[in-house]
Amino acid sequence: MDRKGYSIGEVSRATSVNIETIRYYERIGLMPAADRTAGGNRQYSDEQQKQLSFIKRARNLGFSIEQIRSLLVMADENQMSCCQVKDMTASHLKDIQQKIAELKHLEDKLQVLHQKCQCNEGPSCPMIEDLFGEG
Amino acid sequence: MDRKGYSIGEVSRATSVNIETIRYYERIGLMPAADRTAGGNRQYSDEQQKQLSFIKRARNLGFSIEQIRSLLVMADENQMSCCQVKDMTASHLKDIQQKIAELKHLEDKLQVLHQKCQCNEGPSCPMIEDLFGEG
DNA sequence: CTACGATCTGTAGTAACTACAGATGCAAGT
DNA sequence: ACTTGCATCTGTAGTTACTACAGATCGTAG
Repeated sequence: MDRKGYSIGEVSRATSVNIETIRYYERIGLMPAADRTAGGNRQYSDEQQKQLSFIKRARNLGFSIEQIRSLLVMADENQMSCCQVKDMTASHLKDIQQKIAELKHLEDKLQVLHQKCQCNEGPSCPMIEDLFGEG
Repeated sequence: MDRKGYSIGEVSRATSVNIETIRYYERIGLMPAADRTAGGNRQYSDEQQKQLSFIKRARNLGFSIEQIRSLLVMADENQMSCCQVKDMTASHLKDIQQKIAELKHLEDKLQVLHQKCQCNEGPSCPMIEDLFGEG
């Protein structure tokens, strides 16, 4: 391992991050500017591929780009600030739990409306009426 | 009621839809173009305020703009196509249920990571290590 | 040396708004 | 009539996290 460098296509396949997305991450500074071949194509090291994997995994956990930016800084500090990481995880967890609660509430309401809807019975629709009604 | 017309500020307060959002809805054709005063200010009828309420409620149920566009067409047809409405609700419900499932999965993973993180114990962080690790 | 796929840059589009800037409208007070 | 001052106006750009081009090069196998 640690052969010269990987092309963007190789890291893309290895990390399952879309090529356009990799370039996007570079543009917004989430990934460092890649080295270039004589002709101008990007070249990546193992190190950089690891960072991209990190980003991918964090995204899969639902962290935002800005949160990941912070995580990368924390990971880079000599003393990894585990406390901060834990705090951020807790806060993110809370967001997700709230989102779940909201969606469940929504699910309930929709289920009620859906069950009221009796297909093929007269011209009126309880769903539409409900949405148009006052109150 | 049915006085001449309401200003955009009035309907905004009445429906809890932001003024800029109302103009946005007009721009994208979700709301019909409003009448104007001599000076060019928008004027709304009760009818239009009702439509905006409808939109607001549907948005609160998580329907997309495009879905609401369809709902409005359905509501406007002489024969309200209750079947179609029901179908759309069902499909939307399925989306939401899937979203909930995904978020729950995510919640589990985050909770595990969060519990592993022992604040104030050595320089390493299991969260970061987990994200950087291979596999 | 030629083909052909891989990459390149730069820009625009997506969803559903929000946030200005800079110019008017409108209604109340003097 | 005139001024003050909030409400609205238009038009454009920013938000989030990408994706989708177009049109031009790079790199490599034959």
